Amino acid sequence: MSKSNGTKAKTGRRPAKAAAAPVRADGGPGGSQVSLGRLGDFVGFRLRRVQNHLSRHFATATAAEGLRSGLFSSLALIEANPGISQIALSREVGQDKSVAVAIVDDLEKLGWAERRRSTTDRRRHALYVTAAGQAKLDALFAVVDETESAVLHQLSPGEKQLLSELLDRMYAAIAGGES
Amino acid sequence: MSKSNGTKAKTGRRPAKAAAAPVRADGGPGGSQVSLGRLGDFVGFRLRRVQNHLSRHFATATAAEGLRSGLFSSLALIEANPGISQIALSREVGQDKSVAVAIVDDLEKLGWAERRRSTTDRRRHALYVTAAGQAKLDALFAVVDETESAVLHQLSPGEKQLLSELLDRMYAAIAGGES
DNA sequence: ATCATTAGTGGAAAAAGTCAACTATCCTTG
DNA sequence: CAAGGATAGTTGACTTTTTCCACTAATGAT
Repeated sequence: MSKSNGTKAKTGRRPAKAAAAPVRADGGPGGSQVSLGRLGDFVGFRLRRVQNHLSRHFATATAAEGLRSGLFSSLALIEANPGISQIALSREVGQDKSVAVAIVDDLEKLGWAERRRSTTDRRRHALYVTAAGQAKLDALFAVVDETESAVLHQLSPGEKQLLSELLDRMYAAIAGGES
Repeated sequence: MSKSNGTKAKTGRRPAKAAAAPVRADGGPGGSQVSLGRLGDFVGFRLRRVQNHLSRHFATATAAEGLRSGLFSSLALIEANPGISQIALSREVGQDKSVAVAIVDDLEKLGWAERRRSTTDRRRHALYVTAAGQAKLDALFAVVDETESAVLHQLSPGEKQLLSELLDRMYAAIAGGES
């Protein structure tokens, strides 16, 4: 996934030809000096930047497992809500129900979760996390924790708390404002 | 694998999150009552929820235009950095350069941006926003503004400011911690 | 029993992301 | 100034994700 360049980090310096534009094309990730313009006025953009990095970091750290996106959060939600139905799960993750089915297929194949026919409603498959799934969840949560810590280390505990609270308030506006 | 559970996992099982708001997932007003469990302990999850809604809302609002993803931010970056090269643009958006080419193709087809051969370096295509592109950007930024306002309305001006600052600090940790 | 509704499933189609060539141009160095 | 390496742009093939839609099975209401 890295650059297909065999030679790297060479950063060939060219003699800075007094460019009229304030744009320097060179520079690695984060080192670019590109203006954000109006984009920088929106929190959504900042949100996206940070979240993008977090999810990418998590994906990289768990790439060896070959987990499909959404699998981790689905497993975590099953753990938090034993016996949840696949449709409720899909609603929660915000994906199509067919995606939830595929994820649960993977989860069963991995032995981390299992379907059990509901006794009261035989249409439903009640979902449960297995012991192996519990163990894996611990490991995955550890990765998330580590990923976040690297970024949240800049914030004081009070600031972390405040950040969570603000985000919750924003989300509450979303969840409550729909019909 | 690695079922060595003799050591106590200190990363798991902390039931208390002490958040100001009860950690409940969405499901709409009075809808499903799904617990988030450990997921609720992480700001990354809250970040994702909110950001997910924002981008989805923006996509819905601009669906009529049939804009490919990344087109808007690319156009905004061209506006903010007149004469930027396609490669610098791709680096900024975090995508492959071939994607940037495709986006600029669309942009030219729509008449919102144009390529001009750089006079100093004839390999490069300097990118500029057209008058029509400016107008479209205004409209698109208005959509973003409206999308955000609906969510940020819950926050006081001071809180918005603080939120941006916290996110910036987090992003600075990301950008500075590499290379 | 009939009909509308919901849970679950599979598969096709569209979109998005990834990779590898290949050309043209530039820069460096001998 | 010629040679070799590096950079900008472009194209096309390919893989992975998302999204949508049809279809079955079970439930509930009339």
